[in-house]
Amino acid sequence: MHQSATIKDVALRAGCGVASVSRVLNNTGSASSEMRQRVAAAVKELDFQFSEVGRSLQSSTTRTIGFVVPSLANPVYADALQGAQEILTFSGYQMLLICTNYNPESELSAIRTLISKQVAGIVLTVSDAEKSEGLSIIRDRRLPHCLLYNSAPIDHESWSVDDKAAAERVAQAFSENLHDQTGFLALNFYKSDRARQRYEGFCEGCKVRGMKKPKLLEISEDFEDLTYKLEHFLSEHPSITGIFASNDFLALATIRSARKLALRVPHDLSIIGFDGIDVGSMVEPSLATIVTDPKMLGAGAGKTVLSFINKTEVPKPPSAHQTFNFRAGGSIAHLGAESSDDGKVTAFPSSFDPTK
Amino acid sequence: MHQSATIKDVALRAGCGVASVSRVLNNTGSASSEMRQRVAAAVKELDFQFSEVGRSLQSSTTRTIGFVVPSLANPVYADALQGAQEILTFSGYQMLLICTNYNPESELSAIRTLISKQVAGIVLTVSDAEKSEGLSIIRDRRLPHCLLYNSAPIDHESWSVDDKAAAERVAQAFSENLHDQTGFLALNFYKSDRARQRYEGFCEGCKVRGMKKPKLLEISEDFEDLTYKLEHFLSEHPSITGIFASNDFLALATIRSARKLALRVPHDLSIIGFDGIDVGSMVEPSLATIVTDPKMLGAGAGKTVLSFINKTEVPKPPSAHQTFNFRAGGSIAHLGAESSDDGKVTAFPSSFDPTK
DNA sequence: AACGTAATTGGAAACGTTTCCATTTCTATT
DNA sequence: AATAGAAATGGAAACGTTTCCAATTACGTT
Repeated sequence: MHQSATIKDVALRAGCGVASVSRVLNNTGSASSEMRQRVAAAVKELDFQFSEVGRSLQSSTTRTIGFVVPSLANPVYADALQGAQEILTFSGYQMLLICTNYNPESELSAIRTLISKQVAGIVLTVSDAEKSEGLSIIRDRRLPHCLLYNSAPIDHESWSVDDKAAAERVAQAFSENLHDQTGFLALNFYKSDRARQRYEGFCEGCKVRGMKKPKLLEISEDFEDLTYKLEHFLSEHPSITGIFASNDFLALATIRSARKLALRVPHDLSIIGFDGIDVGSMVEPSLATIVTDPKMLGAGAGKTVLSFINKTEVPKPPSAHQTFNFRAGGSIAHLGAESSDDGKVTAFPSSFDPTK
Repeated sequence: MHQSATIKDVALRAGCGVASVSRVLNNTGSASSEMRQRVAAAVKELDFQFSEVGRSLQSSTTRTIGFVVPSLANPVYADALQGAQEILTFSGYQMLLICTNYNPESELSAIRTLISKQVAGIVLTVSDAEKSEGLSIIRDRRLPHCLLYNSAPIDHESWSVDDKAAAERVAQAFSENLHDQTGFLALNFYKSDRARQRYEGFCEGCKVRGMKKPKLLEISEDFEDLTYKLEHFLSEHPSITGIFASNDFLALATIRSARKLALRVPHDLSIIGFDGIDVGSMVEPSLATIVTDPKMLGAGAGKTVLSFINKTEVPKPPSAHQTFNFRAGGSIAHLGAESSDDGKVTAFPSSFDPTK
């Protein structure tokens, strides 16, 4: 076995025209049962399979959905893709995946590539949905598409966490535990409208509750310098009692850094994360965080694109407050009267797991 | 802007034949500078882009590499894909991704799909590389390919962790800490030759060192029943002092379950994981584990396929013992004379992080 | 000015499909 | 037995490219 047989080979073998082969194999048009048999036999003998390329050229569509996400190393996107993939597979579509590696400039070329490959639809996460040039191209071409983890500009569908609302919820949690001065920790703050939205929502939530404006701590690519930066940050703002990290990995890394600085979590410093990765509830103290459902979002975005393609009813994304949940955990302390004692009392016993 | 312009439209606009457009745009053959200008202008006006489908039909190849992996929810594969993706992007290739969701039956159809889409090469993880029908099809068609996380049958390239050697290293670690009776914990044991190889290597390593044969504890899909099963397992085999979990998530979940059963880790039960995910070194106690480098493996497999395609030198995969490292951690206890004291002494201080 | 050579150009075939349309072959009715 | 209508069939065009090849044009020599 070597080169692929084509429909011509099958026709030759079955002693008929290519049109008949096509009709038989696609079950379109009529064919005598004798013809069906001959074709089936030829297909089997030649191990024939249609070339999707030929089909695509003719039908000017592919059974492929393009995906543009920042990275696979971030489990949020990986999980979202997993959710989408399950939907696609079920509908007989494949996934053409391009990662931008958090480089906004490569978004446009990724989208152009997908278009030139004639994908049937696109699911994408961009760095700035309002200004994205790629997104306007998609819109102008009327390509079925859906945003993922971007709040939707007008005329676009999107499945996303409501970052602002979620961040406000974090502010509420800090407020309920009597924190006043907090910090916001982000990686690549300027590269992602998500981080900005979270900061915005957090600030607003703090303001509404009469807390001080959170201080911003931004770190670069690696976690390397976190301990160092955290130390400076805390000595510069000694009144900070809690930190909202823009994702759970950062939060866990912060806990580790705090430990290195001989700070007790949550007694000396409370931490709240974002995303709700599983390990957050396996560690000690368990991580207070915003729990999201990346798989659901990815699946939703996938379904949305498929429904555009099939012209079926477009699924409704969850409303803002259905996109996340606050999960309490041992990493946040209640700063009550007992805050001056030895730290034995925390708002949530460390074994408390509200998800069970 | 609506439908895509074709090369014919460009030719019309530039007042020349399609052949000239093709030549100019591909920089193949000759063309007057005046012609180049006209074509360039037409391309700009029409926002023309080649249809990769048309090109593929003509050239009978695509700039696409197919990937078949069990799941994106497992960060080992997600990270490997991330590594591969970086290589592909650099070489101007795209990634067509199919997940089997740990269902061996879907491997074959995934491979057939990729072939019918005319991918230029395939990177794949199968459930049983020796028996895989899909893999033989790929071989018979002489499709550039490389296995990932499978040990290579003859005639195949592969980038993989040496599971047996790594598992033996785990046995060594238990042995050095004077453990005698251990358990091996796996998820979906029967579905993956990787889990089986790890068990095999572990058993062998224990045998060589005069330890008892490890007891096998297999759990199903979810972690749900882990605590329950662990309790039964330990009461059935009360002499077990350590557990080798076949991945880090399982290991962390085991630590959590142990905690629920009021067992102290590592004092009452030592745990060693596999994979070396980052959070393992962020938690308390830090997780002793086999550290692997999924990104490197994915990148290697990607490079291998590309080198087959480009007929360049095929990169050498790392030798068995370069595919992993043992990382010490607080989750394993030394069962010396002091093992009967209050547990304050552990082999590795919990803040010890050998990777720094 | 005439010629030979090289550079430039466009027509057409080919890649593997689907589908329109015309032709041929049935089947049933008169 | 003739005929109408339905069913079955194959040829050919079209989808968007690349590339071979032949034809045209330009250029440098004599």
